[in-house]
Amino acid sequence: MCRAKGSPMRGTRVKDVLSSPSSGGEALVHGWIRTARHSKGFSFVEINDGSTIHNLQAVCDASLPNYESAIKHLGTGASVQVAGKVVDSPGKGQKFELQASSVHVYGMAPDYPLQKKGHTMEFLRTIAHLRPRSNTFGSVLRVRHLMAKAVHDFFSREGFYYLQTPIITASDCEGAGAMFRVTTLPAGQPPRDEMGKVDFTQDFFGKEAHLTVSGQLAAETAALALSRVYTFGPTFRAENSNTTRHLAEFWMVEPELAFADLVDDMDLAERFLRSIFRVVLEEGADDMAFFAERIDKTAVQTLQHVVENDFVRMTYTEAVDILQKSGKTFEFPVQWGVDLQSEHERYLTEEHVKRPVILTNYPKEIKAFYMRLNDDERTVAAMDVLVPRIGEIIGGSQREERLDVLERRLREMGLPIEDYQWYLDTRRFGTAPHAGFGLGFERTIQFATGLGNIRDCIAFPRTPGSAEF
RNA sequence: UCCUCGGUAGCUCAAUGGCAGAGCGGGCGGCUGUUAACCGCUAGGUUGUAGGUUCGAGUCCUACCCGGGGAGCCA
Repeated sequence: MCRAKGSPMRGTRVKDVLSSPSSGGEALVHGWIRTARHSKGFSFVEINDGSTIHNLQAVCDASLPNYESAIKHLGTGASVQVAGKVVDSPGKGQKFELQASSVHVYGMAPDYPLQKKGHTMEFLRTIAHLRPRSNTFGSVLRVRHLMAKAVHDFFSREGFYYLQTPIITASDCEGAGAMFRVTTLPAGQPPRDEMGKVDFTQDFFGKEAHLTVSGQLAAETAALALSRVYTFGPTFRAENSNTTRHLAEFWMVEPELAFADLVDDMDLAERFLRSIFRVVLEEGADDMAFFAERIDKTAVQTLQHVVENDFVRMTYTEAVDILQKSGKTFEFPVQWGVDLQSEHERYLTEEHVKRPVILTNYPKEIKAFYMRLNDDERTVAAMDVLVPRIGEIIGGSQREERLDVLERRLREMGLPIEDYQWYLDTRRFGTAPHAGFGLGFERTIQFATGLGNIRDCIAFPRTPGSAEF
């Protein structure tokens, strides 16, 4: 059947029907049945189309022509089109319902694996192709969208330009962990050089290539031209990490701003997080209420608390002091110079300050080469935003803009300076103080929703040993 | 990668070394306003895999596979 150009999208979204100002209108809705209750003379069929967590209850009378042949047999998972009148519901639990005048069944769902009862998140992961139809995952996907939109809105408002950095990188200078190789060489018998090593000059890019672990270095080059840029894209880590907080493929937001120092960076990070959480609370209220009801009772109040209160800022040195004087016995003792363990971060955020905390000025030995060396020559202008339960969701720094210091730091850390010439050029030609940070997008979703496992914060999670679907 | 817990029906889980079960879901029937509807009937199993101990193994032992949680690493 061919429709005229410019004719309206078929039907009304469930969300719009449920938020109608009044009953009385006609509506045509499409969706999937979440639950059906059949009585002798009629059926209640609850329809969800993903536009909201809520279902629209359609009342289907036995006088409908396909009642005996189809409607009576409808169960969870079936897809339908229902036309009817929007009426005030005499029952409890919903304001409006749809008095069906016609029901078209697109597809039945025999042996549908999703039940109307609760499923474990572990089981839902095994049917990742169907879990968008679950309440929890529908809410995750809607909140994820809201947050992505909020990211772009925030930076656009703040004068940042959205930059797309490469996913394939042929330089090995990103140095942020194990990388996935990208190659077209035959896996079994790759060409070898005289030394017997794989000859990457014959590979697709003429050299060894990998998937990006960060867009930061590329973002710096653009920030030193457009002043304020941000990236938002997929990022890959080949670490064998099996935790509730790690993915092999995740999304990262990386703003980079010129003529800025560490305080500007922290101010931006705090403003940014509070802004996107405010959007989730306001525009995702229904989904957040669901998370509070089913996933984490404190989900909404936690976010409100974050939105309404300033983050606590302290230096690494102060944090070490607090931990040492805490009276707590940690599995790993704290001493100045070592990186903080999970238990330390959790004590700081969950017990000591009970809200997000920004730690600054870490020892240079435990941070990356590009972070600006402080005047004490022992610490760098780094900042990590730690939140309760998750730990680090943002890592950032003021960047080292002084050419001589940057070259010295590269040498100290044993990195091949010749590979960084293009990066050093940004300091040779009109260098400028600048700063930036990276936000783990899924970790942020995990924090906002209260979900226990980051694998439930992305549609198709990739983890060691698992790339299904 | 290490530590730890687990794997029984489609799902969630019971079962002292001695007949493999329940609830939900599915199917069939009943019920004129349900809300994870309710009532009755019914089908549904290579107890993760491979060995071993034992008269007898879902249960004990060994190895492996898969999953959860914690740690490391990090965002």
